[in-house]
Amino acid sequence: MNKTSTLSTASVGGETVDSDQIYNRIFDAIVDHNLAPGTHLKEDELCEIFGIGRTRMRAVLSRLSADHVVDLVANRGAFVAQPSVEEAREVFRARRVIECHLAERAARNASDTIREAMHAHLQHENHARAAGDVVQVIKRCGKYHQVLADQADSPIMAHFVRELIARSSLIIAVYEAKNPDEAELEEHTRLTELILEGKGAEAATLMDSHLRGIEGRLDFSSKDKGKLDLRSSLLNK
Amino acid sequence: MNKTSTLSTASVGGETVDSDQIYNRIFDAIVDHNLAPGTHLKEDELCEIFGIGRTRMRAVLSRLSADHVVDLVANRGAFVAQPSVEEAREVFRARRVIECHLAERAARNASDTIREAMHAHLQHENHARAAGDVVQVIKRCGKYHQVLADQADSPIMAHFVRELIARSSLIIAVYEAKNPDEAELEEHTRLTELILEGKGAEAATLMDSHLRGIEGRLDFSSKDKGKLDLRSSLLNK
DNA sequence: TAAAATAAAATCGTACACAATCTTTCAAAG
DNA sequence: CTTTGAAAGATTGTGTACGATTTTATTTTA
Repeated sequence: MNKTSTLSTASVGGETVDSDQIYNRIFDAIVDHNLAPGTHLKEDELCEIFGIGRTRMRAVLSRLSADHVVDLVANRGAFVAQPSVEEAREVFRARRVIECHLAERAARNASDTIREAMHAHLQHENHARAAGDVVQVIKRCGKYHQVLADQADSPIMAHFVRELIARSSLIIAVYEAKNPDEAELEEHTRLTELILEGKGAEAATLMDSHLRGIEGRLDFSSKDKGKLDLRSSLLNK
Repeated sequence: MNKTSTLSTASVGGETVDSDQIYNRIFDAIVDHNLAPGTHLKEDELCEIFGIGRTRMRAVLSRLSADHVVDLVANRGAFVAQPSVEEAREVFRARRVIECHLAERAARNASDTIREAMHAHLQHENHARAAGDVVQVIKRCGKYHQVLADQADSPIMAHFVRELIARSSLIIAVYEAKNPDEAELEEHTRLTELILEGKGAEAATLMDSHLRGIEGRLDFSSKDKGKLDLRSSLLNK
């Protein structure tokens, strides 16, 4: 009975490295804006950083590509995705459709489990806000939507939302919002209340305007950002 | 200027094989019920069939896994997915949310392009029905939903729908519908009319009941199906 | 000096070899 | 006859070598 027998665990010479961990590291680094859109993810460099062979790193990059957070270009390699304006609008359109539904659904199923999960998260959000940690606030705001989606008891749509949130994070990185998080926290708090009160229709409406607000604050003008060092972006636990 | 320079084209020894073609071949074989759920997709066997190395076949299987039509099991390999009952319900729930929205949206944007595409497809459907080709009818019915989704001008959601349709096909294979296509064609015709008349709300309602109908006709009792021969399932163009 | 051609370096694409793991077979014991 | 165990076979997991392609650097030429 070997419980460590996952698909992405390798044991070579006594040391074990989990591909899932590497995948999550890179995924999080992108979502958390530690890896700028357009950054060239060179295979050799990543292999050296994580201490694995190219075969496995390639599989990881392939997964990230399926998530649409990384672009694979023939004979040139992997790059952190740079969503176009049309893609940005599409992502938010899809989010409105799915997340409004999930908000309504969560409100219908409002249970103690949901109450706990969402209050716990809001505390984290407010804590980061109180500490003035802007970076942490941005991370938490993105995660709020994931927590909510996970509570709606619809794993497939929650999975879609996960991908859409990640792409949204890239969109925000490219078309930086003017005021990143002004009304954001307040709306999250209000939305949480509506859901816990079982007011599905109102929750859906607020989610819609909330998402439209985020999209509306985007600035669709060309900018370019300096790209960060791979090693320092990825290895700071 | 090499226009054939895609990510998945390899030229080895003069002959070129496209990974995308292989991916589509297997994907279609699964959706078209030429590859039964649970079938073990052995790497060596597939490599011999398509004449490529294991590295590339592995990448193809990885993509199919991301689409949820193939399950990758550690140290055991790839298998055609066998959706659980819960997964089946989830898939149809997600389809209702997304496809109802797309139907409504398509109705709002009803244009000549949509008219042509959908009429062309309905002709194919009816043609297959007239010819008594049951297999072809099933394929066309699945494709109707894809054509509709593609017309709604929402590529991301259309992509989600593509995956959900493929999974639905597997679900139908496992929990075989009692009367596979009785009312199906009629509803497609009626739905098309509503969309072309711009009646969005009614189109969404019909789509909802249509999908509930398909789900309702499923038979959730355990069955097992014999698995087909890989080579003959995949190589008949 | 600028443009074009060429050479060199970097990077990706693929196959393959060998290791790790799982499955099957078959014999021996209970 | 069933169960247990071990060995053989089959299959997947991973690193690495080599070829193909792209990019960068260098030289040549006008």
